[in-house]
Amino acid sequence: MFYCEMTQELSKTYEPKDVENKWYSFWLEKGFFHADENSDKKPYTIVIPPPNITGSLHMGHALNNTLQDILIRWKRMSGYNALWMPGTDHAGIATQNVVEKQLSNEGTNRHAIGRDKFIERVWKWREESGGTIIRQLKRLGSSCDWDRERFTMDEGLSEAVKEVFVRLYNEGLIYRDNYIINWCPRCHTALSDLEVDSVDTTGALYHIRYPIIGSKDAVVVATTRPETMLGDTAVAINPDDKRYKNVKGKKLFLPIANKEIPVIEDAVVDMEFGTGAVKVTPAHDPADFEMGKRHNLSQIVVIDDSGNMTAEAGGKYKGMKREECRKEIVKQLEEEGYLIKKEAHQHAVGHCYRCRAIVEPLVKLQWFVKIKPLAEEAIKAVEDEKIRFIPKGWENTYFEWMRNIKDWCISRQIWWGHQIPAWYCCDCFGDKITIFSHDKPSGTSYTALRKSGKTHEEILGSVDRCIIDKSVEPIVSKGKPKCPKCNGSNMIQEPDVLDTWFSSALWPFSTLGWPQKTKELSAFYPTDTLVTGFDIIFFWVARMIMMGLKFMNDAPFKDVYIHALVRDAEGQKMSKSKGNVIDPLIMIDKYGADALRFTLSAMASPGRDIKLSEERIEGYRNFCNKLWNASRFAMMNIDKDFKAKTIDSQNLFDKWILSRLNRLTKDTTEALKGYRFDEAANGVYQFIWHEFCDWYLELIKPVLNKKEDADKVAMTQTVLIHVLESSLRLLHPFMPFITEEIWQRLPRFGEAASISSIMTAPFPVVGDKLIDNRIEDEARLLQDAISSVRNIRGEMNIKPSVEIDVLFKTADENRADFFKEYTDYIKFLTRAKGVKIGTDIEKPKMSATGILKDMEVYIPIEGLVDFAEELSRLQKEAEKIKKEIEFVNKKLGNQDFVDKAPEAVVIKEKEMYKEFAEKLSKIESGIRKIEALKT
RNA sequence: GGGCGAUUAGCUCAGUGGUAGAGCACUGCCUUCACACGGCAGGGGUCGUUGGUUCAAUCCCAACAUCGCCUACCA
Repeated sequence: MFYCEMTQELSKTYEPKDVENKWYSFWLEKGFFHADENSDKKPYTIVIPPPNITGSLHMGHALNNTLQDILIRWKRMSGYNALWMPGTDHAGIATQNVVEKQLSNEGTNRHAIGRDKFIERVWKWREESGGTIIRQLKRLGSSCDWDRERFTMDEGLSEAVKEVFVRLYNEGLIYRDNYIINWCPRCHTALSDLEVDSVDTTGALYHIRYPIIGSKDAVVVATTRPETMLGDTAVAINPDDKRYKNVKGKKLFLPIANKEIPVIEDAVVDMEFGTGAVKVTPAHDPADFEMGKRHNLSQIVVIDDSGNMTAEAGGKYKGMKREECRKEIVKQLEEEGYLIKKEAHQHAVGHCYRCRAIVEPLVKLQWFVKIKPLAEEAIKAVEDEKIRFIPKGWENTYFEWMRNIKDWCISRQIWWGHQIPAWYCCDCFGDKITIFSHDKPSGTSYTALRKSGKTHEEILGSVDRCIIDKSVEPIVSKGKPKCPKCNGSNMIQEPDVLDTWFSSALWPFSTLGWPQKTKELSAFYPTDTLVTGFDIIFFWVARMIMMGLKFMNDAPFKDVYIHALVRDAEGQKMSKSKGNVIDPLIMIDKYGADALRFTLSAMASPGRDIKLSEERIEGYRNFCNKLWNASRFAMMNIDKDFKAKTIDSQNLFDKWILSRLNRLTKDTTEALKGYRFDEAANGVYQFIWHEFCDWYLELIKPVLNKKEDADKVAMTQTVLIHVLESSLRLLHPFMPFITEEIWQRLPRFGEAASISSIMTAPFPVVGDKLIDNRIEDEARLLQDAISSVRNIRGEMNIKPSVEIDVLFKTADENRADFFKEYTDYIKFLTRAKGVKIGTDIEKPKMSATGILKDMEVYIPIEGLVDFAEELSRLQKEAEKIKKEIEFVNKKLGNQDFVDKAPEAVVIKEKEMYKEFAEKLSKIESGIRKIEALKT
């Protein structure tokens, strides 16, 4: 065999850089990531939360994808047909903004180049830059089925979008209406409620006098947005508000605008807030919009699409920015004596989640999904536990939102995205279709343009934006239809595109080929687990559930694992502007992907954010190195012609490590089943470092060095390799690279001989018979004895180079015989020159004493240390024991405890008392002996 | 305003109705033939505060405090 020669080449430290690319390419070449839709194996599917093509890998992605990869690799090794479906999201607004910025740098803009050219530019950008995050996911080791990679703007996925839109429309679940929506005056598009970030802001509450017509009195309204008063059409009071009893039915004078508005009564008005009187601006406030509808108020639009004041706002203010207008209005109110006061006021201000501009509520004709019927099913699916949230607490968040859900505004006034498959007949409704072209931004009706001699195609070619009146009937169809009225084909397609989340809502089935009836779909849908952050439960998870239930008649996944947010070491959200970002790619370069992955999984305890620090990653890099060196040791100690034996070792420590390994296998599997990535990772870490390395490797050194018993050596080597190899397989989902690197160098026997990669090797299965409590207890006795000797050495500063004698006095012969068997081990691990064991051991006059259960340890210290040191050590020990005795005594002295506590607990306490008491008396006798010697 | 979560060793976090655990950091000793990205040993906590339930509370309950997050038509 050749691996022993290779061993010589193993460097003393693990170098991830050399290893990671090599194995990732190997896995790809072998097609190990690919899931076969024709496989008979049980499927296990995860769809990736598609990252934005504009994005680059941050720690959140790193965590999210590490966890998915752990699940997928674990399931794949466990014999499942594991599919991890990857892809990216076209991120409408974000991507459009990126490309628009590019154009702006080139001194042009999308309106100048036109819609078609612009879309071409976006695709071009996508070809060049959209793959960044995918490459980065590969660096992390993600074992996605890249052959199946999808993009939300793919042809197939676009087909799914159209299909869904048409079907929802035909069922009346999509409609087009005028409604007050969130408008971003910078992106120039509508946003859904979710796409608005509320930011707590200290603003001002202005108290303004609105004089009562025919009276000297006035009603004082309180508002944070005085500039909207130009669009006021009423003042509302609560019908129960006694303060305003006398103004009911009166008219008020609206300052500046110089007109009369009515007082209306509406129960929604909060008497406690402000003055209890609210100015009502139906065109610019969601609450006022609703009120306006209830009271038949007109909508006066005073703010335009760019956030500037309109002509309706009045001559002086026309064209002014809304912020500037506010200042001017306040100034004028002050001058004219209408401003009563201005007070500081905390309130939430909506910002565009893509560009941070302050959102303006505007009334616009938009497309909506009637969401209640879909939400009801989605709520039921979680209530009926068809879908499980982990941790369970998130179900409440989900229910809360779903039960108060409002219709979803799905139309966006941008160009990059799925254009809504709705059409309008230009021949029937040409006069109600207003075309805005780049060179004629004021807008002309379609009919007028035709009359001016332009052809239909010429008009469509010049459209920059258009307004289609609400009265124009849309024809919703996947392809361009003919007009059912006039049979004409001069159609104009709805210019708006769909919310990006509309297409990502279909991701679990659209990526598998829906609406085609594909093999993939029947093989892999419904998927098993969705792994994501809580920040997109509403955006994405809830909507996937609704769409999955609606179109597949089945929930899109069974488990939703919600992981934490990754923050910096101070608990701050990582952001570029704060400069506290820990870049996962830099960490991978520095410490290796395995170290980063392991850090994230070990810290992924449920329900708590991860405060990441670089030291932590360094620590797990050290773990990689530890594993590396343990493996080097193993390989150095294997014969060139090593042949594995059948494992039936009679050696205590072999049996011990096998028992521990199997316990670990059981615990790790349980932890993974429960999505306890932290417990799984920590368990493997603990085992490899503190049991396998600290104890087992040390314990077998005396065996391996004693070459005479070849059978024994071969058995130990077999166990050694077996345990190492199994540990590697347990660890592989967490640390794919280093485990493969080591695994490939190990001699393989049995079934493993024919397997070409650890990632296709079976995940260890627990052998319950090998878990042996008695063996573990026996090993523990020896370990405790060895630790006790080492403790004395350490405490008394006996240097490792000084060889000592160790004496064990046991309570009975059995124990003595048992210990005698392991003299060599004890010698080696305590660096002793002689070990004596027996029931009749006399304590040497000048010796240090260690007290164990049913056993005492003596180390002659004559000439090594002075008595004072040993005396103070024993006294310290005695103090400790006394405290414990006091504690137990208090309990046992309590009659209620003895009467009411379970018997087993009482017995345990009594035994403890006995043990402590014995220990104390031994220590005290030791103290007396030393004191006697001193005098 | 409503909801949720957190508060445990210097730091970051596990955890359990029956005398508190890990990693890092810290202290001492050690260049012992896998590993100084290491070994051995050690120090360190009235488990946020106050009540209650219980034989027993860090854990269950209630209030409070501090911090964080989500959500909302307080204009």
